[in-house]
Amino acid sequence: MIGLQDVARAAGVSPATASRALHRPDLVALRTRERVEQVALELGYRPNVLARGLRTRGSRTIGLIVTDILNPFHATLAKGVQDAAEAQGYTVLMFNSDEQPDKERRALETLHGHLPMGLIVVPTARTRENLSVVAGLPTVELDRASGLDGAHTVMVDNVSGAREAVTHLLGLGHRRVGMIVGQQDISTARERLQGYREALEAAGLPYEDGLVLPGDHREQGGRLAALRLLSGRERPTALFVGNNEMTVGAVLAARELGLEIPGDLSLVGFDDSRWAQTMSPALSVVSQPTYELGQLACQHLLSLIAGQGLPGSVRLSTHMIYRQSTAPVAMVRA
Amino acid sequence: MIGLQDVARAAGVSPATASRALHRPDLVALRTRERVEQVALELGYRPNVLARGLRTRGSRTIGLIVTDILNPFHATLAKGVQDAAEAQGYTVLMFNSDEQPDKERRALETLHGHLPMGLIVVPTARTRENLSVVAGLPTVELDRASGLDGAHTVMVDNVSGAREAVTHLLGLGHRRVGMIVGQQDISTARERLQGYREALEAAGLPYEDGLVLPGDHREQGGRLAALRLLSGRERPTALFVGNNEMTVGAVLAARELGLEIPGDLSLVGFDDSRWAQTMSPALSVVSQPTYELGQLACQHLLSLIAGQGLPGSVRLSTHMIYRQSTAPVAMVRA
DNA sequence: CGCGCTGCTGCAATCGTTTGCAGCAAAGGA
DNA sequence: TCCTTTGCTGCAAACGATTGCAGCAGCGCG
Repeated sequence: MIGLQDVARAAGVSPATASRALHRPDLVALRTRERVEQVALELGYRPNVLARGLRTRGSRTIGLIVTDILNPFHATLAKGVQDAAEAQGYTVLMFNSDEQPDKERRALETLHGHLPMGLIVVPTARTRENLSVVAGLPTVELDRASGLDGAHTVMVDNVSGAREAVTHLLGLGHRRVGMIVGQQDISTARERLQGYREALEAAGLPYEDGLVLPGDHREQGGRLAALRLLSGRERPTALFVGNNEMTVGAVLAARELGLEIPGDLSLVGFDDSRWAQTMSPALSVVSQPTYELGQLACQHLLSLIAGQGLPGSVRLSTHMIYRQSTAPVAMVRA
Repeated sequence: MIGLQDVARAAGVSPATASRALHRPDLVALRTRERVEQVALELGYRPNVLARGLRTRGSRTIGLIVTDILNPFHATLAKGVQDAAEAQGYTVLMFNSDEQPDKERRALETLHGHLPMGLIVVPTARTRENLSVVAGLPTVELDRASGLDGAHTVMVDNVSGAREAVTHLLGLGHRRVGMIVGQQDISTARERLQGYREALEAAGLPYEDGLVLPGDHREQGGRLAALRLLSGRERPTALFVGNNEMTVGAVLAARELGLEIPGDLSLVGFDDSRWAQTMSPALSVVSQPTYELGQLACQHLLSLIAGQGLPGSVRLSTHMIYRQSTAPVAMVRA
């Protein structure tokens, strides 16, 4: 490892001057500075982030905790965050909570030891408590809100996204519209349910408990919920599913039951994806500006770190993509 | 931040003893050790990784560079690596090269400053040169080989995987079997092409240049190559595609040209995925033990770090999954 | 010529841990 | 009783960078 010492010696200056030459250019004579820069380049000097971080208590590192990197939605968030961070010379330490609060806590503890300058987290059900591990650290919550007040959040307008999807289904004449909803301790799940209710209400339809079944955010949960919902006596003619993984499960369930989409069942999912586009019929979805969400969260965090007061929360809007998985209800019974 | 100093003071010992109490238990009296541990727990002491890393030149951190985190294959590799690393108390610093050699180089430079103890890399075309940035660092190459000799690699048996796929197509009576192949400066692409040739040869068929078109590993490249290949006068009746993203492109191209799968065209892809399962007809693929690949690479690296000499390279085998995208050739012209 | 100022540089302390070395007390052996 | 060994602990020096402070030229001005 070639250190600042070596550069200094080779340039015939003290380490102090070498250090200043490299990142406080105004404090050092032009000639000296050029010599140091030259030597540093030749020797391939790379500052030791550990030493620097130790001294300055700032490592140009930020933490990122997502709940499931295997979910393309989260992978895309992560890419957005990483690209934005790299553009500003920050390194990101990424962790997976797998939706488990204690994995999240362990990640926070590990992260804490790395003295990061900030944190971006997709909250789990216990994030509010867990965040005490890194108390005082600039933090941005991504995609969901932990409920901590004063928190900075970057999210999507889930209520109106869901409302739009359900309104679309109602507009096609469907009267029995089911929903598979995520766990209610997650803010997105609550908000999407809220959008569902608002759409019903606007159409003057009553909210029926039996039409709304909870899933666990994963494929299996979606499949089981859909099986139950669709094999009842009076099954819904349309279904709105509250997240991407559960939507896969719902599609699988429909196939198992021999239901044609959209002939026997209209389906809308939340969040677009590769498979939603390639399956047939292609799936209508509420799509999210996922990559931008990640980017924005990172930019938000970085300006927070820089000490600039920013608005506490950002909402991006979704937009419906109409494909072939929905059809007028009239055709169903025909 | 609560440091070792604080723990030491609260326990009435020197920092030196506190340090030893926590991770060299044999060197300190039982009573002292218990007291220190107790206090450390109460105060919520977390060692400062930066300081420790600085002192010991070992940060319990490893680097991971994948070429595209948005590709579920790589996301799965990453998860495998992370889980294995976490199980042994290591933190992983992840980077994206986006298949670009200079992004890879920058990642390596950044990584180098963090004094990692090892590196897992999915090589690009220039990895052999780039690795000089971290010369001397224990390194495992994942999924592909950079060509560096003496390198440790964890890969899949691409040749036999491809051979099996093509043999399957030939067994269905296809005589004009096309292939969309990756860039030849990537080892997996070369090996899969090799498997294709071996299968043809075993069947006594000649290798035709015109049936093999290169793609760029991404959806667009696959689509363009497939369009060209499938709109020729004597189009192939079966197609083997050398990676997952390009396979999406091939499916899209077939749809654009109005070709039915498997009626007009039999299709086999390399690497399984969510959309391959849900599209219809479901896609036959050569599937890889992706997660295990990542895990293994990490375990391999960790034992390398621990100084245990291990065999230089590991090959896991693939297996074919037969779904509905292939059919006997007889039916095509019928 | 002397004084103060400006512009540049170096000294040395510091960040939080780890670790070689030495000190010291208790225990054991002669 | 005295010496050696053993077992535990603390002192202080690292690791590599940053930075407050002070020193030292050279310059302009009176």
